[in-house]
Amino acid sequence: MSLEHAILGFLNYHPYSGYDLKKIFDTSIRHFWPADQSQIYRTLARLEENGLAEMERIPQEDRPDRKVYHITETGRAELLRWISGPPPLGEPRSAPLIQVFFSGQLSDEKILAKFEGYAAIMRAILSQYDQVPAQIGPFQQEIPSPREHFFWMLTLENGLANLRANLQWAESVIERIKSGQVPKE
Amino acid sequence: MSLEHAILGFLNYHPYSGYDLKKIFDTSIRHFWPADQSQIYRTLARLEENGLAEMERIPQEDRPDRKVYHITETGRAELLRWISGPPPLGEPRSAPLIQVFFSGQLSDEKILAKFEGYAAIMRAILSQYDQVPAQIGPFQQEIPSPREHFFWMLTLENGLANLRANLQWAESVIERIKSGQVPKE
DNA sequence: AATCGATATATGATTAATCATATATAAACA
DNA sequence: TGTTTATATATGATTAATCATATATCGATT
Repeated sequence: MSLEHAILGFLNYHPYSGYDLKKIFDTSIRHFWPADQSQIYRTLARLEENGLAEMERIPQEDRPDRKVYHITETGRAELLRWISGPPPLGEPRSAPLIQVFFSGQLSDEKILAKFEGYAAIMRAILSQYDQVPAQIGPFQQEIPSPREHFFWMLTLENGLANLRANLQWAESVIERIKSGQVPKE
Repeated sequence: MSLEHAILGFLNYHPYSGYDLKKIFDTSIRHFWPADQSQIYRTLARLEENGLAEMERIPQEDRPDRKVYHITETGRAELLRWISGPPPLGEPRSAPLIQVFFSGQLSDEKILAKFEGYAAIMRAILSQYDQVPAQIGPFQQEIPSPREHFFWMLTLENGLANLRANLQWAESVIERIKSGQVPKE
């Protein structure tokens, strides 16, 4: 359901094709909701079936017609209903924490390497975040009013806050490993 | 794949039935990897098919036989291989952030209510975390050696760190809304 | 000359996870 | 007396998401 509403959110700004939407996703909300190309197309078809969007076929020569989707009044109402509603919390899932849970099986050196690798990944992702705002460029005219831009930045802030929390956690674990605070048995 | 390895991790401590494992999941790693009962049973069957676990049928009267699963040498090797390997990072997914991204559509009052609701949920979950260590009771003899307990606590710490980061983020947004820092258009 | 990337949509196959429901009995509880 | 809880496993149906692949053409690069 989340992808449906994310697409409705963008169609509420402007009519787009599936191809457009894939690029928009990759340059805006990818950091908290990546979307597969095939899933976008299928979801657009479902939105049309359910009367939340309408398709306009734009003929082209030498390549497939563009199918541009417009949000309907029903779609706009559904979008607002959903945004106003309670936060759609999903179950938390972190496969790396499964590794951590069972890491007692490993030697202290391997555990240290594991957490240093984890910290390195967090730092690498953190450094990518700096570049994200620059990527919005291509869509600057269509999407972000100052108000919209504010909320977009809040999602980046949230991602950064979580990354920093994870990095600090990993660093504190590294310190404890180095100072011999991991029980031997 | 993650569930397979989590189950292998527990079977490596001790042989268990699917019924046992469901209770163990719910009192230990539920906060970062919840598992459905039916999925546990199907995954156990697959572990056996693949030679990573062996099933021992324990007859009972008046109720279904227990099917207790023992990890095999292959299973133990696979578990160690996986734990030693790179962190299995998944794509981040946060449906609440989709709401945030499109919240510019709402009035400032509704936005304030939304973030206050979000902060309230974070606080409620935080208070639940205090009780988690008490729930391990029933399995104290079988699972946690001091070393294992240390890593189990690390997963709790990580969950807490992320919750606090999210709560602080929500609180900082609330302050900005109250002090009129949200652009009007 | 051949490959690659951009434009554009589409479908088949598979996986992981969820939800609902089924069977069967005993003990405890209201 | 009837309901719930605990014990124990199992399957069918569905959803969301991923992966692979197909079609078709142009322009740019190697």
